[in-house]
Amino acid sequence: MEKSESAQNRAKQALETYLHGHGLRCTPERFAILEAVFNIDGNFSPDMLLEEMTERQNFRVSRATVYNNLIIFEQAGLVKRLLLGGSIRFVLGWHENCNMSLVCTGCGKVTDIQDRKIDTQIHDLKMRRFQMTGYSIQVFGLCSKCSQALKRRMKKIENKRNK
Amino acid sequence: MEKSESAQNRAKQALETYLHGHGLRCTPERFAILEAVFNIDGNFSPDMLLEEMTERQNFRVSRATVYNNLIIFEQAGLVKRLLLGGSIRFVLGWHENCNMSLVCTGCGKVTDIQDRKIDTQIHDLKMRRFQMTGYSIQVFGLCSKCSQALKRRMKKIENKRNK
DNA sequence: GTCAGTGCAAACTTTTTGCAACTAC
DNA sequence: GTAGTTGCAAAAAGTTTGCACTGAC
Repeated sequence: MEKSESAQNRAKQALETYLHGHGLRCTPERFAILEAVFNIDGNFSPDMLLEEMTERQNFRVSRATVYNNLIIFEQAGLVKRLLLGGSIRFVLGWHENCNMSLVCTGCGKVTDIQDRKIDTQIHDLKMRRFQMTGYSIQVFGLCSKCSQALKRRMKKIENKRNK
Repeated sequence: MEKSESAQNRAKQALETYLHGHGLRCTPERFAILEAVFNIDGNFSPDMLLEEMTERQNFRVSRATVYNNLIIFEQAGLVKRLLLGGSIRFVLGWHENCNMSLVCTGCGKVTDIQDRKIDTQIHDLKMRRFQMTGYSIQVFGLCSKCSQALKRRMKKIENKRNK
């Protein structure tokens, strides 16, 4: 998903719609948290989100409010909860039609992509004794930045050895 | 994967091989923990594993040892760490060539399956700017037991209504 | 005005750490 | 004998809860 200004606006819209639709209130905290989610690059823990808000955005919220609203955002499909490197992380991701996440094991950045073929294939799986309701695919690897950084580091080591 | 006696023996073998190959020691605790993993049905938390051991198997281990060894088991590919219902759970699963897990959202049981087509498809993905190293697929749904239980429950409600 | 939402601090759960004692090799 | 391992208890990290107060509707 592109993380442009309009994507952020659309997310805001989506949140508003979700809140109204579920009898929940549009509080400034909720929109500030959403903004912080957009300002963080890659994945984050509730604590990191809190830090982003208080230190960089200068918006004070309580820890409990962050936790509460991450659950709401998750149910609204605005963020996803992932297991990354052994601990739970959240990532921005509110495209319902995205079925696959590319997870960079270097920097933790998560990009959602779509692949109709794989989606079809999974829906066509003939699973005896199992009634599917959904699925989630995570592809692990290195993004271009981290991949290049690794190459540079390797080259340096190589050069040192040859001296 | 079938959870027969022989599967357990093979897992034990695999653990032994892994430990030897990595300069780690074969302690009684390690094998007792592996046994407990087999005795638990479905997924478990470190705490549940500890309870299983101390209460049912009557084998005392420290919490720290359970945590340490779950990490080793994970690296050895004997167990998998999953995000289930918002919290981290482990499941037995040591088939390296299994690329997909069926996760029952009713009872938490996890079954690994293979699908060469999907595996090929993912490896063939043309991902610009991303160097894949691995992937993980989780298919959520209801196993036959839970599915039937749900049906029965629904029928009961239906019957009550019609009275 | 009402009640959902918030802040705060305390409680609780989960995981990690440091160190002495132990034991597999 | 020598490390790798364990148990234990304390600390740290992560999450939930209860309650009084606030503010969105």
